Amino acid sequence: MSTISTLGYALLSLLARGELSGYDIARQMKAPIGYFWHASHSQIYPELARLERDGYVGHQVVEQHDRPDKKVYSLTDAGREALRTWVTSPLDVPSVRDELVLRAFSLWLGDRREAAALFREHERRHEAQLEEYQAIEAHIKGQSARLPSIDSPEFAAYATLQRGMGYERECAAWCRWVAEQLEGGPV
Amino acid sequence: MSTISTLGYALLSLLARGELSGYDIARQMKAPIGYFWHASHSQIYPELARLERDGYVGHQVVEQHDRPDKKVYSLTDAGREALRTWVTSPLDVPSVRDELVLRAFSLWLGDRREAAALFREHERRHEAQLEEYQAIEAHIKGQSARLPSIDSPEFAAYATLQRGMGYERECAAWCRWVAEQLEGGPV
DNA sequence: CCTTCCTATGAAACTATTGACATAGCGCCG
DNA sequence: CGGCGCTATGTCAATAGTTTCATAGGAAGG
Repeated sequence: MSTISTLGYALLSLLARGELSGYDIARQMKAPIGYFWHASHSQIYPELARLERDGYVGHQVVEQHDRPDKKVYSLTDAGREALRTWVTSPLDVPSVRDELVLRAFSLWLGDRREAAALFREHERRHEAQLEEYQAIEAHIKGQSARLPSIDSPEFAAYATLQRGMGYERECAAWCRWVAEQLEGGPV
Repeated sequence: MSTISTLGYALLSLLARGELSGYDIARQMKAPIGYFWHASHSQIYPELARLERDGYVGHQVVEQHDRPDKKVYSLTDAGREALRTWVTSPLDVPSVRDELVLRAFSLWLGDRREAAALFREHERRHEAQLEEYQAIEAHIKGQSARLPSIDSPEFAAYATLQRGMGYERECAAWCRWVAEQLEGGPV
């Protein structure tokens, strides 16, 4: 069986938690997994077809009356095994791409007020995202006092959530710092 | 003049600080700017040609004796102006792609010890990167007690460095937290 | 009735990125 | 002298990802 792309593993990760249609997966790509690996339906449908061709997933057509029929995909044993192996296989530290940081590198060229406004705007957006994550965390903690078991999908989702919160907090703090420098500096 | 890709702006950002050959740019793509926007020479050479075709950069051939001749590129007025405008233009918050977080989402499937080892390894790498950044920061602070002026390229580079440190610190902390959960949990 | 939105799947064109291939002269080490 | 690595510039194929187009039926609202 041929190699699976990272996107492929992202799809398997979702299917490991239950059957989903391509459309469902596209929606799940908004939260929480989509915050760290986004894909649109035009990428998802062909990828599902490839995974099926290679034996990692199967599907059955579910007829619906008030809406179009759908194909519901589920993991095969091979798919689950491939996913399990992938989780702990060696991985290079990824190279990051962040256009805002790239812009900061040319900060000395632009208008200072406009730059400050841009960074304040991004600070605001990262804080809004952080608050969204915190609401999810509050919801999880409201259900049980302790963390979910390490072997559970719930813990795994909680771990990604923690990363999301740390990431947004860091982004917001940096944006704030840059904006303060731009606003408070000498004229 | 046609639109410039983000990579194009990355090249302009470097050329705004001084003339460079394509080969020089490829080397600069290792640090510090490359930590937030990497590109290899196979992408850089065609992009430089496109920027020149569109009038944002120009080049002159510099003959060398003990090594191959090179093309040294520099910004045109149009290039500098395009870069200046770009810095403060509206920007969407980028969608993040991080395979390690994606793997965390399927953590419950894999072997716990192997997973812990993977996260400890990444913790180590992020801390090593952090130390590298801190060494650069120490070097900057050693040159002068105060921060460089906000209008200087040095401050801009320092701002990206700050982001780099925050990013690595956050990654390392999260990896450590995940590893601790995996190591300390019930058998 | 008309428009808009949602569900649902897919193809096609375009852009971005990576990795391998290609060339070529110089210096260094064994 | 032979191979390796560095400087230096490029092309090409493959993969990955985004955007747009296409289709189609039901629901909801004006």
